[in-house]
Amino acid sequence: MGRSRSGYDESGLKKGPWTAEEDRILVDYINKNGHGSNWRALPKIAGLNRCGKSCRLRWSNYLRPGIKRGKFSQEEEKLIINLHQLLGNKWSAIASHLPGRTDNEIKNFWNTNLRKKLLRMGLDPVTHRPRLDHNHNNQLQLLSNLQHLLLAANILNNNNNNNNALLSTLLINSDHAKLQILQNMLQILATTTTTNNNNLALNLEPLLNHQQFGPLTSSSSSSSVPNGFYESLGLNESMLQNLICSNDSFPCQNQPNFQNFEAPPHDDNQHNMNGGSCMMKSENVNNNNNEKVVVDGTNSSSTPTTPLNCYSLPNLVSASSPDHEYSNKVNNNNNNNNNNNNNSPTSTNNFEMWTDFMYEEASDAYWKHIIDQESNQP
DNA sequence: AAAGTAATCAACCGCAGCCTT
DNA sequence: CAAGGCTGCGGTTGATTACTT
Repeated sequence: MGRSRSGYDESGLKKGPWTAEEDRILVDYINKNGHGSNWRALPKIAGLNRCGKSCRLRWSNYLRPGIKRGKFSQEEEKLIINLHQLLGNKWSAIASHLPGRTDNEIKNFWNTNLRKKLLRMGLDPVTHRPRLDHNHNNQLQLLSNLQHLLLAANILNNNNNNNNALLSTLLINSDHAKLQILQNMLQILATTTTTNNNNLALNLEPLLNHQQFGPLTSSSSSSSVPNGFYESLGLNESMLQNLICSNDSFPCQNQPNFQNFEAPPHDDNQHNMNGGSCMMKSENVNNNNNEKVVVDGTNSSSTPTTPLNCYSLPNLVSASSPDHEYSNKVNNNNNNNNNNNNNSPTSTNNFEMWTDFMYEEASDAYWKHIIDQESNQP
C-alpha cells in the first residue's frame, strides 16, 4: 500500500489520472509529429509534465485512434476465451486478434468477468480444464453416498445374502470412474479393518464385464434384486441414482450396450466436466475481420459428433493389485492415449483429466483420509 | 439517505528482452 | 562482448462507480 495515485513523483513529474487538457496536448502533438520511437523525449517537447512511459500508456490504451470502447460482444468474449486457452496471459497477442481492443482492456475484462465466468463453470481459468477442487467436491459428494452403499454391502455380507447380485446391479449401472472409486474404497476397507470383511475386497472386474443386468430399479423385472430390496436396506431409488448419476461429470450409462452411444449436445450453462472440455475444443471462431483464427489446434472444418470415447476411462484396477500396478496402468493408458492423440483430441482431454485426478488422488492414504473425514462427520 | 461492499478500469510498477553504443 | 537505455508486457493497485443493505 501507500503508492500515491496522484500528485508528483520524486522528479516532479505528474502522476495519476490524465486531465482533458493533458490529453489534448498529447493528441495534438502526436497528430502533428507522430510519437516516433522516443517516448521519453516526447513529453518534454510536447510540453507535458509526464514521464514518457505514462504518455505511451495513455496514447496506446486510450487516445490512439480506432480504439473500440464499451461492452465486449459475445463474439469478442468467445474469441478471448478461446485465444486465452491457446495463448495464456499473452494479452498483447490476444489483443492483436481483436481490432480496436487494447491488451489492458482485455486483461481487465478477463480478470473481472471471464475469469469468474470460467470459475462458475467449474473450469480452471488458467488451464481451461475442469478444476481439481471442483471435481474433488463432486467426489466427496459421491463418497458420501458411497457410505450408504458400503453399509448395504456390509449388511449383505453379514446376512450371507447374494451380495454379488446387489453389487452387480449397482456396478453395471454405474461407469468405470465410480467403480474405480468404489474399488479403491473396498480395497482400503479390506486392508484396514480387522473384522470379517474379506468378502468386501471383491475383485469387481468380472462384474464389470457382465452386461446383462437391467436398469437400476428395485422394481425392475430384469433386476436380480427382489422388489423392495434396496428400501429394506435404507437405500432408496434416489439415493442409488444419486450415487451413480449425481456426478454430472460422468454420463449415466444405463444401457448395457452402449456401442453406438453418442454424447448429448453440450449446454454452455452446464457445469459438466466432460462437457466443458468437449465443448471448448470444437468452437470455431471468426473475429470481426472475418479472419479465421485457429483456437483449438484441431481441424475445426468439421464438427463430428462426440463418440463415447470422450468419456473413456482407464482400465480397472484389480482389487488385489498394489499401487505400482495401478500406476503402470495409468501410465500405459497415458501412453496409449498419446498415441491416439490425432484421432481423438476430446478423448485426450478427458483422459488427461481423469488420469490427473486419479493419479494424484488415488493413493491409499488419500482414500483413508476421505473415509476418516466422512466417518468423523456427525 | 447513508454506509458498506463489490465491480470496474485507468494507471502504475517492475521486469525481460531488444537495441544501441 | 558488455553495459546502459528504451520499449513492451503482464501483474497489481487504488480511485471511482454501481449496487446492496
